[in-house]
Amino acid sequence: MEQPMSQAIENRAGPLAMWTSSYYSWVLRKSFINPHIGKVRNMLQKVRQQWKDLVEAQLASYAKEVVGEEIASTLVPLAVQTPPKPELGDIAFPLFAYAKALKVAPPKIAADLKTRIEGLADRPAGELLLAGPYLNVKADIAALAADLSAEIHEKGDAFGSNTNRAGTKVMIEFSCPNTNKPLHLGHMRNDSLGESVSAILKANGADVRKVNLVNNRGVHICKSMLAYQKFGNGETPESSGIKGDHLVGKYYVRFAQWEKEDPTATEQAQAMLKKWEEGDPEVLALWNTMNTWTLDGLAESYRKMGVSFDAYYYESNTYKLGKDEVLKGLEKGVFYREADGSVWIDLAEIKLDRKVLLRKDGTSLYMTQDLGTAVARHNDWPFDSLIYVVASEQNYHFKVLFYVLEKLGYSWAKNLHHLSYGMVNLPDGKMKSREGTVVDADDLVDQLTSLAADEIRAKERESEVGDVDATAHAIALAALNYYLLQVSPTKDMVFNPAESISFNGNTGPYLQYMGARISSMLRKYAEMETGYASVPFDPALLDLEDERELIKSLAAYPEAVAKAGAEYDPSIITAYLYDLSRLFSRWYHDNQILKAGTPALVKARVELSAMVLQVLRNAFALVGIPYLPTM
RNA sequence: GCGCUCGUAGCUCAGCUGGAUAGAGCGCCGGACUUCGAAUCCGUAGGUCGCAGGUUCGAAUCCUGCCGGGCGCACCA
Repeated sequence: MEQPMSQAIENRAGPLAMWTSSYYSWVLRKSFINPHIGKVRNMLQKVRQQWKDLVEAQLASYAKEVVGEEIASTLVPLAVQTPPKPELGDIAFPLFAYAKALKVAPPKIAADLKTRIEGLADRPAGELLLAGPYLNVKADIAALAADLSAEIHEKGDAFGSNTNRAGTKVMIEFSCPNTNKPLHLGHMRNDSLGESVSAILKANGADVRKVNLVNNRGVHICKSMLAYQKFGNGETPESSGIKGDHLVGKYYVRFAQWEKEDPTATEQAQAMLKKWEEGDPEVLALWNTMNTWTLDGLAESYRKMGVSFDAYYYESNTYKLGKDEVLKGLEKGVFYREADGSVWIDLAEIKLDRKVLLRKDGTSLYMTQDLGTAVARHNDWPFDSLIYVVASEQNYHFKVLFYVLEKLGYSWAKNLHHLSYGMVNLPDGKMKSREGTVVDADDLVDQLTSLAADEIRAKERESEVGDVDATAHAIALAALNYYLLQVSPTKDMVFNPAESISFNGNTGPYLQYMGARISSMLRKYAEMETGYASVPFDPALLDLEDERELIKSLAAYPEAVAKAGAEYDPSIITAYLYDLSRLFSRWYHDNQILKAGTPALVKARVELSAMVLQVLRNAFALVGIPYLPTM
């Protein structure tokens, strides 16, 4: 049966489109959350906790008074929430849940608690507000701002980082390209996720090792080799001026054409694979040459995309691995052998059928290789956990892989995680190589870079920006990474080319622009007459509603980092960034900073702006947005 | 068929360990640049949160069923 190119064997970035996560990965994700999370509290959480403890204690004694006996232990724990609108306060305690037990209407409970707490001599700074069935607290933001300022100055680039995963070694596998064609949009989501999650885990204290598993062998690789042999006429990247990966990709496509004319094409490719496995010098030489072309091309693409790895693994070295593991399992009795010699595992325990682990001729399969590769990697670098960034169509594969490793008795098997992500579709549907709708990674970056350069020229900012190309490239990366990371990983997403090239609205360049504006303003401040150095920072002056919101948002950044780390989800950071930027943008638009009324006010607002810039930069680093002082 | 997964405004997405009128961006319409960068800001219109039940004082959020989309169910990778 004819196999369309789009369904040909694909690498781990998935076919041209990729999919979505499963209950399984959810379970793993949950179980994988580091137990230390929760011990580290940021300032905002501290304030919330203080108030919660206080309100909870008062609620208990109030309940005792009303009911006439001790019932605190029967009450549901107090919920802490954030009011939907700033004017309602900063912390909210809904009291619905206590109406039944106390036989008192929630608004009255709220009012009574307010009176009690206000009667206390010793209570945290802040103001209590009544809002129907809610008891709300308007926190002491000035104190928060003072703490925040001190901490951001002290920690700088490290502000927001935590030690949740300190002392743990995390290996993360991503990208995993085939060496028969260039990178496309599907890889880009994979690469963005891999890079971002790596940065996020580092910010959570982990020792991270990024690895790439290059799929450089197999019948699909032989296809491009064969087509090149037949139609290549000795063409090289140098002679043709075509980037190596694109040149090899050209022959992969050429094979597909030829295959339609010559029904023996696939057979010939298989024969070539056999020769490769036998070590045929001529085949190996061609394989080496073409692989080098592709790998050189891919290296350039990675550089262009800001992607890098600490180690490369090649399937040509690993494809035979795993056989020993399967035989070990057979001895242990966790696997069984069929009459024909093939080895299987029974998956009834995880409510699946059964899976073959070794062919009847004793050779390895995809699963076998992955078993061996995991063990080999743990020997290379004894990780505490290993994350596979692989499209969700392989959910089943990883579910089985992790189960098998656990059955083999590896203690680290329970810390394997499949970071499963959904496919990237185009507005018209899936990308299909046959229909030429594949979005090429190099083209996309180049196109975005050139559009950004046009924009810089249109705004006549060339001289201020200096290196237009470098700046345009940084803008392109921001646009791409942000676009790809703002969607929750598990979901399929639509890549709209027209939208992706927009630099306005909820985009990476918008965020960069906020950074550039603050940076520009701070440069002006530095040039202003001296004298501000002696003006003390008075956080009490930051009492506008927008300022309170900004301060709370800044204080919430460490929480976002911890959550993104616990859930392997960069979209938490992108959402945070947009929220912070929008707050800043509005405040900046409505208020003067450098020309504020008094030196003390200038100082306070400059300080707030500087804090925003620092946090923006820290968050940028986690989601692949280059910081630009000017753009 | 079985399994997994997704279904929120015209489009792209947030919100989902249950809570106060469901939020953004794009697009539409209308405002704001002699003033710290307008790649900006503000406003109007636009929603039976796929449908139906259930649990609950309270459901976009949890449970069940159904409908619709995607993916997977190879001795391929």
